[in-house]
Amino acid sequence: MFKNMPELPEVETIKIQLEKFLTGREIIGVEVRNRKTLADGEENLPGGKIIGVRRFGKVVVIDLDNDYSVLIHLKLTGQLVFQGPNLPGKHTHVIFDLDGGKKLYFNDLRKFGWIKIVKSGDVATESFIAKLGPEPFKDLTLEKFKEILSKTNRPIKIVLMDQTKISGIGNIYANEALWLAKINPCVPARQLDGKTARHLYSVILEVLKDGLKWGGASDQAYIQPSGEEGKYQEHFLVYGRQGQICQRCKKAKIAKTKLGGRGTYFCPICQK
DNA sequence: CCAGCAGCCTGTGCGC
DNA sequence: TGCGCACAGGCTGCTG
Repeated sequence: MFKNMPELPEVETIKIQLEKFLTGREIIGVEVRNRKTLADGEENLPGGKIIGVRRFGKVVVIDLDNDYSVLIHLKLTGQLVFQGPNLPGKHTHVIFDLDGGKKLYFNDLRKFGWIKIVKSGDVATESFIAKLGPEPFKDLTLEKFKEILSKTNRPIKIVLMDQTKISGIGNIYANEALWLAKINPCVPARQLDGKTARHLYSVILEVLKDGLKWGGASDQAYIQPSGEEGKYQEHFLVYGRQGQICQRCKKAKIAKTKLGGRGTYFCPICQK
């Protein structure tokens, strides 16, 4: 199953590695094999020297010295691989040719991911990035978090995954955080009391940090630019564990339901 | 304002 | 063994 998608820890891992591999390198040329990958259908990508890599939520930004930046969203199955073996492959849609014969491959089985070129000065106001909510570890303070929850009656899990409310959390980490905090995914956000919200806040930072520590979660879709797999999937406590006994109460079986169209896993006893 | 859902896409895993 | 089909899911855009 290709069920995992790059979320904050995965994209941060990608960002850190790309920074190391790409900074200072020249983009000699770009081969576009699937034009639909380019969000605006740009034909000529603007070469230049790579001066840095940034991350906004789940978006990777590669900054060039010619005042252009390359925005990349991997969505569900996108990969950025530096110098991989057996590449390009069937799912390689864009190839960045770098100096020294090096290459950066953009692969995406489901073709949901996109690449967009904008002026570096316009990155912050680009439509997707401008709408992103506060970033965990940066501007998402506990106060801000409580304020976000207090303003809506939508299920807490939907709110956590809403990129305009908080950026970077996807289905895996939302499920894991709610299990750790013993909160039912369907509870309206506004109903969480101060203590519970505070607990959830610290648990969110904890799971994201943990994901990053293990280099992200790999199923088959996600791999790091180095070609390595993440290891976080070996540490899932609730995600994908439907039918298995809850690790905490040792009584209930993990249930699976759908919330906002997404697979939702929880312990019916622990998460009231 | 919000909720719900189709659409995008393709490998997987089920039923028959 | 193989065919057909439902399913997964981040995000957009449409409708109610």
